[in-house]
Amino acid sequence: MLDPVSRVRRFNRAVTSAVGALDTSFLGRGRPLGAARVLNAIGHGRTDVGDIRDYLALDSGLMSRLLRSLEDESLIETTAHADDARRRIAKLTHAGKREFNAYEAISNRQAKDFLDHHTQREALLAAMDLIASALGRDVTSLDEMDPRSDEARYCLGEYYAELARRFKQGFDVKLSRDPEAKDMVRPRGSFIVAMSDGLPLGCVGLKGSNSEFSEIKRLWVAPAARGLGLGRRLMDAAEKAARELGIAVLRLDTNSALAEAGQLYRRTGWTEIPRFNDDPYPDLFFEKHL
Amino acid sequence: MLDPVSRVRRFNRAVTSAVGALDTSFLGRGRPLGAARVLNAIGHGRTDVGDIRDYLALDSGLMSRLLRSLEDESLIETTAHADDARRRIAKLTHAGKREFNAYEAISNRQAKDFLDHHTQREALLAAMDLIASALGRDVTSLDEMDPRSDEARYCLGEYYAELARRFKQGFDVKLSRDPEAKDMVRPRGSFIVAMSDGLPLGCVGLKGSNSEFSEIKRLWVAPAARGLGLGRRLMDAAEKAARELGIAVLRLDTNSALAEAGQLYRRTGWTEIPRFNDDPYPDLFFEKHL
DNA sequence: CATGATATCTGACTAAAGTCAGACATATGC
DNA sequence: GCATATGTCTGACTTTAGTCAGATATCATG
Repeated sequence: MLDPVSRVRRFNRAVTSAVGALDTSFLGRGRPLGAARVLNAIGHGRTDVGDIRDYLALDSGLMSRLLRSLEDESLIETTAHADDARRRIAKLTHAGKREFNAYEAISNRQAKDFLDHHTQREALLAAMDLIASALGRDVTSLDEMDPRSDEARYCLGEYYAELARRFKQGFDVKLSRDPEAKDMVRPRGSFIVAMSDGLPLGCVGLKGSNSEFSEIKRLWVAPAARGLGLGRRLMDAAEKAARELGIAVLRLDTNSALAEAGQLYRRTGWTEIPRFNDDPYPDLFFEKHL
Repeated sequence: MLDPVSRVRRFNRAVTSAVGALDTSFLGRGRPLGAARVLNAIGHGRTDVGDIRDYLALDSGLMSRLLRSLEDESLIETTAHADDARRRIAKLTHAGKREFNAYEAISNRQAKDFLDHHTQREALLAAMDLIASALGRDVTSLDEMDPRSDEARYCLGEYYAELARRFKQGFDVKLSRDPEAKDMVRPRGSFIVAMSDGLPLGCVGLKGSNSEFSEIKRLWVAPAARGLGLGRRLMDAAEKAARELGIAVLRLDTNSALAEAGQLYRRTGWTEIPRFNDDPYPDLFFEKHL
């Protein structure tokens, strides 16, 4: 009935009116939308005035006036940046935090209402994650993080859960050669998490060693972000980190049940090699010279 | 990592910026957004000025001025409504159609770019359909249509395809007791299609007869709209139509492979009865007195 | 055909958003 | 240290959006 382009456009119309409804309810707090948006950007942790201006695509004159109006309401305070006195840093005051929380409550309420009015919660959330990841692909950043950070542990938990689902014999981390965290922290190695607007979408570990090769471990991409080339980006980032650390040979192990992973490795210059460890789970082994 | 409300809000942020980008590219045609929106509403077939005003939630004064500005550009012409000279009808001129097409091209291009940049087209489209249907639930209208209309035939095609997928023995319309179209048109019966912003999301047929009962046939809800209560709304509309036509007893047949349907019938006052026809596909039979 | 309801339009506003040139202070590179 | 670049701010605008109180024409009803 509808061609793909029409379906995308139908989606656009539906969300446009939903977005408009949220804007309207923001107006209920008696402040123009522009000022409300700046206040919310600051509340969400954007303190650098230039950063906010870019994010909201505001003219510098307009931005300045919006800051002034928020200051007049005693909702924010601005100070000079410690390293560069030209730049200004904006922070919420107590009253500002209260007001920000009120906006948050409106947004949360709207989101909760949406979920409460639908029975297919999980399907809707999965669809929303997928679309948000697709729309935000170019803003997905790859950040080096400690493998013991919340974000990294979230990714690893999801990774293990997925292996348990996909391996016929299940998966128990303890039976696998679990790399120690310190081997995946500079200067020995690295751990990279793909973050999209606060949601971890994938990870990869580079495990340094004293042997003649280092290893890629724990490559995982969230279901909501598959098909967007994120696995490739993570691998590229891991290889880049390896080069920076002076690593010349990389190896990895995987299981033939993870077909996408095997395909990715073959397509990106990895060659299959014989088993090089006695981990019970993998049955496929690859190597790449940098 | 993220609770459901945060996931909805992440989605909101992602689509807000996407919607903003489209608005910005609309501005590229040198016309304020308000005027562009009115022009597009007319182009999409909304000719009644009051209807457009409601749709875009515009003040009547503002609306009037926007119409005037489009007339000054020779993009539209307005005439009085044939039956009610108070109401005005707006139509695109030649130049207006050209301009409308230019906006369409922008929207289509944006949608196409989005699809072209992602490999998971089908998954994305399915997610978009689901969300658009969920967001637009309250604007899904149930329209009585001829079962031979494009919309009805689309629904029936999808319905048969789904039966073929879900029945172990497949499904062949010719073997089933295909109700004749004229039995599902007033005054004998009715055929109702659920339309959401141009996309048919479901259907149901009320098949009149000369026997002591009439039948409900062809209840179908698009996968993108399941869990939104549409099946129930369709059934309610069919029963309402039956009452209007003076029908006292309704029957229907279904198959136990269609579990959702059976549940719906039981929950809405239908009682199971013995087989009342020799159609090879159904194995469950229901009746309801109105 | 008088009365009240309805649809649109006009005039007279206000508020919000956006633009642009220049001022000013501070940083960076030679 | 000087020229140049950068980040923010101010003043002086224009445009767009939105509001509200009538005016006007038409329709529906008894």
